[in-house]
Amino acid sequence: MTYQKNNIPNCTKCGHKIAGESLFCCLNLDELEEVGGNKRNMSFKKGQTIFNEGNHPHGVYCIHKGKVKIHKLGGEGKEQIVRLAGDSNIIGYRSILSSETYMASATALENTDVCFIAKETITNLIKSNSNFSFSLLELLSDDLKRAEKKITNMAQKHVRERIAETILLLREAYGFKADGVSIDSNLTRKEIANIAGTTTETSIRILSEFQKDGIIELEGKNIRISNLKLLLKSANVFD
Amino acid sequence: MTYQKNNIPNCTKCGHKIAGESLFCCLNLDELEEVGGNKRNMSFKKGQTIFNEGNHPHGVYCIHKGKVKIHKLGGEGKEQIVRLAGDSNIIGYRSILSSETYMASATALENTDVCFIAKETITNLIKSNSNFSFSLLELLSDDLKRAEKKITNMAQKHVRERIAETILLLREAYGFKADGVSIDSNLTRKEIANIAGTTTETSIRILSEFQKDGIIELEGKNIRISNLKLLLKSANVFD
DNA sequence: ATTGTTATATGATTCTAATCATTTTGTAAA
DNA sequence: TTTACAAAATGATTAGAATCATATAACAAT
Repeated sequence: MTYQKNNIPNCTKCGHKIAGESLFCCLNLDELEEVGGNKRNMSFKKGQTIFNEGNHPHGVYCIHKGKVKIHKLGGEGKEQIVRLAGDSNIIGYRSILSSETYMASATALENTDVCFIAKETITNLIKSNSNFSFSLLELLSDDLKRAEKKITNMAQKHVRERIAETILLLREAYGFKADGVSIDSNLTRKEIANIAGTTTETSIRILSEFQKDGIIELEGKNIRISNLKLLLKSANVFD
Repeated sequence: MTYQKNNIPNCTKCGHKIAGESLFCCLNLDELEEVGGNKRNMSFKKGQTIFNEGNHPHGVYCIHKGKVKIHKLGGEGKEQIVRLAGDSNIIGYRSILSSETYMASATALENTDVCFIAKETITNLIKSNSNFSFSLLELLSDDLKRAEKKITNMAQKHVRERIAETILLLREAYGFKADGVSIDSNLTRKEIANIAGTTTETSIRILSEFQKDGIIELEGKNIRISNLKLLLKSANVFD
């Protein structure tokens, strides 16, 4: 049994349309009821930790509204941001699939509302609904593809190219603000560096360079793309 | 229904004990029969391509005996090795789960025997056996964990540490030869560089350094670990 | 408003690793 | 065995980015 696009059932507890989110789009009404009845609403203020590297996972988090960074600690205690998540993304699923502690932390980049869905609910869905399994497999597959692409970039590209790619990643993950050109994120230069794999100073310098070159415009944490073609060229991406 | 450890059924077509391989360990006899009946044996000589980045996938490959590198092309045409696979590993599953072309190529590092299992067989198993889905999810999850760890290392570690890590990776992936200290792989210095994300010259130099420092012994492509403790220290790994 | 703290900016210097150049060794083919 | 080609080794030079050092701006807390 399925549902009409214009009649997506609301979650019984909070009213968020979880069915609209990619991972849950294949559930039938009973299953939606089950998920909806068991989820828990949570809110995190900017800077708060949603889950922590090394801790034991008890479920997944669906981001209803907000922005989250997934980050790991490197050898010298330096942060590496490995993924960015936003509205309707699901985080924390990797760790519940292998029976391990979180391999990364999740921190809210702005005030963020999430729904917590217990591990058992997810494993029950995998057992009962193979379409759900397919969705999860696709999600992981896509993450892995991106990760292996990033490994290649980290290994072969210069910092300038990686910073350009980071701007493109931000655009892809969070899109634009109302003006249609400002990227809808407010990361610090340090966080941009921690995505691109460089130092804060270098990220500051290269962002200024991009501004001088007419590629972007900076205003505090706001980044406007003024010449996408040049930005793509700077990132050295063709695909 | 399950089977006894000492009575793993052989594949009907080739006699390889596919049931002994992690991914297929949860299948019942009927399913094993189904998989066994539909798989195809293939052999690849050293240097031959098993599948190619950009091509359409039609199934997965189980490595019965041999060694395979999974590699991507970077911007300037430079190879980046993203994974290593050996006996009883399965390759090519990522691309059939998202409906995409291969994002990497697979090349035999030595003469390699594989079983090809068609996409339909895999998707049928996902549909019918949730334990199989769990196995696949675990596999992907583990790959993703490693990939994100590698991103962090590429971003934060020096080449010397990355080369040390590469030696440890080879040990993990392929183990030791009969002598118990020589790593059972015969990668070129260039391939080692393409795993570690550096140039051939640098990988040569650093391997020599390690030898001078009494960490490893080199003899052609053979690498013996003479001081594991120092090697671990050079890699700067604690976990 | 004042203070403390974090983020941004920029210059100077150092260092790691890439690049370039050449030689030697090893290996496969004729 | 000779020839050819790829792999390994090593030195010299350059370039990219990290590190170190301050200065200023933005922001939060009291």
